[in-house]
Amino acid sequence: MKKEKVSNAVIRRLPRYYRRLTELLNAGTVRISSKSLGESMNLTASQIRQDLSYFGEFGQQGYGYNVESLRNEIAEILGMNQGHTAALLGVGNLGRALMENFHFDQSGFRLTAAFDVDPAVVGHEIAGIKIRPIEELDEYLKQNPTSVGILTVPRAVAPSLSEKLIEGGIKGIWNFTNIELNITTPGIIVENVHFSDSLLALSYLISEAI
Amino acid sequence: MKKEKVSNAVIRRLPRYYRRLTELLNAGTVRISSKSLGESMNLTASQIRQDLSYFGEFGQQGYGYNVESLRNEIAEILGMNQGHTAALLGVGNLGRALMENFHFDQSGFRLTAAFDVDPAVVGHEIAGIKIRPIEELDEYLKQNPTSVGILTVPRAVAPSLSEKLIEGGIKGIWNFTNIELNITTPGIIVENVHFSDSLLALSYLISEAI
DNA sequence: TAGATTGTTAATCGATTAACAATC
DNA sequence: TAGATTGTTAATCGATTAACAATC
Repeated sequence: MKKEKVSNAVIRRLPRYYRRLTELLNAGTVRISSKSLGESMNLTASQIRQDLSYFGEFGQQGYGYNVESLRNEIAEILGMNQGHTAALLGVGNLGRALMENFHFDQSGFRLTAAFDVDPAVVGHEIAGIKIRPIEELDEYLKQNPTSVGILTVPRAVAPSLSEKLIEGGIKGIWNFTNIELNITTPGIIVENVHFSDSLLALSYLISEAI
Repeated sequence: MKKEKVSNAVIRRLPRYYRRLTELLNAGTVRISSKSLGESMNLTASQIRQDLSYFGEFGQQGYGYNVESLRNEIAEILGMNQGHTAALLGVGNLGRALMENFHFDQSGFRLTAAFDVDPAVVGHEIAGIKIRPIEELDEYLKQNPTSVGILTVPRAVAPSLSEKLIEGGIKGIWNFTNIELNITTPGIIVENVHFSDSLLALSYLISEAI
């Protein structure tokens, strides 16, 4: 097992491996070679073996990989067994969509709290989570150490809320607002889900693919 | 102007350029050099000039770039002026969130139709769009050529609906379901928004950043 | 055993960065 | 004019692919 810095390209493939292995497991597949895993994911066998080699030796010569155990290894690598928690800020349409439809547990997370400013939603319960007033955020984080803050708020309040989250000791921000959060605190990870960037990339690709 | 294949890395930066230039324009900035644009986006000046050189010569020696005109050039490159249209399939929480909160026009798109199976929502109007029964999809696409289909449906129906979209002549699929659509039709672009991949990458990064 | 397939090292390919002549 | 900054070519860096000895 090497102990090098893992490149972003590799990190972005890990969830895809996990997802594919889950499908294979559900389909009852017991073993798989890097060759056939690669074919099903549009990757080369070399790349898969190279990627996995950053983290350990999970295969067996002449056999390949056991689907279930490789999936478990990748879950461990991804930190899915660390009991991460998440607090959601902004129970608008998107926030509600995540609360009701997104399976946090399938990514190893537990959604533990939700906050909003609107008195009309505060106090209500969605997906078993009571919506708290945003004023309680600081106190909540102090009492309940939380791994990730989810920003599904209007962009105008995103910077100030991300400050509060960081002061409250979160480790990462899952940012759904359409701005670049300029976080300077070292060690804080920001993961952006920029819908418009995604749609614009699609726009480019369909426009040139003529 | 070169006429090479534009790499994916470059394509993914174009929307970020556009977004940053919009911010600069709104802030009243008239001109910017590759150096200062790079500093504000965490890129090197070289990279920015290299990226832009794939598409043309937009700057002026000794001056830099005019913010407004560079933004317009990038909009053009991204296909934002092509009158692209989108039809949304699946008016659940996420679909509704997109319909009500996402500004399609700011990405050069017009949301022209929405479909669902649920009789409880069919016929209702959201964000000025009447929800149609999914049975009308084929006929609608035949009558109204559409650039992009948006999949905000349960994963089980995603493959069959993507087939229908392709038969209906769409050019791209904006896929919010948590599966890899295995599209074989050449020329069809699939752009995935995989929430769980994104959260798992964040999970990895906060887990190792200790 | 023979065939299959791993993990790793070396070779190649592609993307980023540096350098610089051109020129506004 | 002198200084600033471009677009592009060359150099470097990093990621992907190929090759292969090891071995199940």
